[in-house]
Amino acid sequence: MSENIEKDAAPLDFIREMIAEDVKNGKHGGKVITRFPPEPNGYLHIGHAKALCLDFGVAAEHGGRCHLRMDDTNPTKEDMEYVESIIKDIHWIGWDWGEHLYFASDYFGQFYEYAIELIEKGLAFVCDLTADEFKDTRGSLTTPGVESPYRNRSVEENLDLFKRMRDGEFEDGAKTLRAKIDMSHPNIHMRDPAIYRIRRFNHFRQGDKWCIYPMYDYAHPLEDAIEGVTHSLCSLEFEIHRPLYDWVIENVSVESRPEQTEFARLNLTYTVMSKRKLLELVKGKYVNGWDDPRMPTICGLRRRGYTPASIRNFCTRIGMTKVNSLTDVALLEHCLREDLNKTANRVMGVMDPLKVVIENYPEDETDWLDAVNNPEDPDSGSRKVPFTRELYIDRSDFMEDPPKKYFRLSPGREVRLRYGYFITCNETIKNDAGEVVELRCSYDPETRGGSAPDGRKVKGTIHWVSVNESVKAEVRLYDRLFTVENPGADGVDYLTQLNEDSLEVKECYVEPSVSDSKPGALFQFERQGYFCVDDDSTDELLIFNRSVALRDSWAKMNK
RNA sequence: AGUCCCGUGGUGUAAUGGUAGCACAAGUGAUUCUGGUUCACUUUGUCGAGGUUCGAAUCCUUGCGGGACUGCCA
Repeated sequence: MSENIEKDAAPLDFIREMIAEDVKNGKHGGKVITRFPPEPNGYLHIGHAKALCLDFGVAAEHGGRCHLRMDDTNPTKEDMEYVESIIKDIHWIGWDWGEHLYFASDYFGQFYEYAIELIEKGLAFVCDLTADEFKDTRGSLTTPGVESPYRNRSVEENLDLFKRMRDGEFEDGAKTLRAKIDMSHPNIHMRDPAIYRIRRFNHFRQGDKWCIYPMYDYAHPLEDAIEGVTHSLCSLEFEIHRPLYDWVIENVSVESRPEQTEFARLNLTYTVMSKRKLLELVKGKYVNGWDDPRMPTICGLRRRGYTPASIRNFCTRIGMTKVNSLTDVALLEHCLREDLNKTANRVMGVMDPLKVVIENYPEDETDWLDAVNNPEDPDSGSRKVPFTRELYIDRSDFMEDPPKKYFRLSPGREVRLRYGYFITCNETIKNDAGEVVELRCSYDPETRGGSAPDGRKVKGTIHWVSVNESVKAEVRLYDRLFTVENPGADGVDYLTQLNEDSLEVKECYVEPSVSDSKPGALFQFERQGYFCVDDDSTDELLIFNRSVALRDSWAKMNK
């Protein structure tokens, strides 16, 4: 793993530069401790990959460490299923946190003690305002807020009330603990924000131990401080929360001084990245679970044939800035093609079969021909492909009336069957409807293996399988998840678009060697222009990576 | 409207006062037993206006544009 990660070493971005500077200056004792803090309320997606590759990557680059921390402070949305998936997906991408797996909920006791400290310092108070009243008195973006009538309760009263909040004496929402800062602060988050709310809900790890739960703005800086995190990296929307983050660190007796730095989150063209919307797709059964290959989740990408290396590489190439950007999904696909071209074994397959009969080839003979597994990897070896009198080729590889620059089979023309023989089309057989249903061809026995001793060349090389010796496989064709112009925008009807044509089931014929493949094995289908993966969850089925199709120049020529 | 953040080819990013570079995308050509890969080449950019300076993408002023913030979510 370390080899790969070294290979992926990211260029210097503003965060890496800042951290390098801190290390140089001996800030935080010259240490780099980061954390990746997902809330376990959904599966990780490619956007999380960007964040976690930074968190784990930058720590590794400085010999520091990165903690995996479940930010489980809101019991109503969280679940162990998500915890497990997060752990699995990060490991799969190739990062490890050693023993440093933490849960924010394990700090609930400490959070409580620190809250008491704030109350004792006169920096927090119990407020009886309802949510609506709170909202009404908070002011607006342009007008200051009004101080709560409960703001000046005595320390003793606050202490007593807060204890009784914890002991379950009050109803949900009846009271909050608020930080006492400044109701006229231009930053709304500093206007006496709530730091504890009463919420009776069974926490997936703490059960009913607590009925009060800390808010993110209060809990997060403490989590970082407790763990000794030096650099707390998060996305841009938390930028405006930073003054509160710093306020908590300054006013509570924690030793470490973590610092928050923000970067822009990933947006991808055609891709819905919102956890809320992805959850909607799963719950509404628009997709077959979080790992549906149409999902931009890590596990969805995995089933779609994405490799860990390709995802890490993508994350280093998109860079790290504070600019709101929209990255072309073509870059992600490029990163995968780049990896797969080097590593994926090739195999021949026919999606839309057209029968070819080699008239001068004996009926009961089978010739096992050598085929190279991966021309770009000398160590990948070779396999045997059966050649018989009756073959299938792809319908798109034959044209009765070929336009100029069509290199493949047509009446009277000679082409190469890859790793096989040169064949010439002598006759087309049609059905009553006038459709071509069979080709009568002849082969040149001298061209076994695919080259002619007389040195003559053919323009086209096509793929083929034996009628009798091939394997029939069901194939699911997946499109990109969404083809919406502005997937991030509200009101975009992405659900309908998903149902229309993002999934197509077909049958195809493939070489017999495919049936020996292991689930999860990756192939590049010869000449077909697709990568595919042997699905590890549905046995025997193949998924084609339509979105990772090799460039289809022929289709473009016809446009 | 207020506070904060951000503006570099079509897209994503380098250049931290000194030749605007890289990648993706697009295009042209060559090679090729995958119309893939590979290789070569080409097109396209510093948001506008002032200022400081020998010199500005970079510093200053200002305009314009984009984003975040008005959960007892994270």
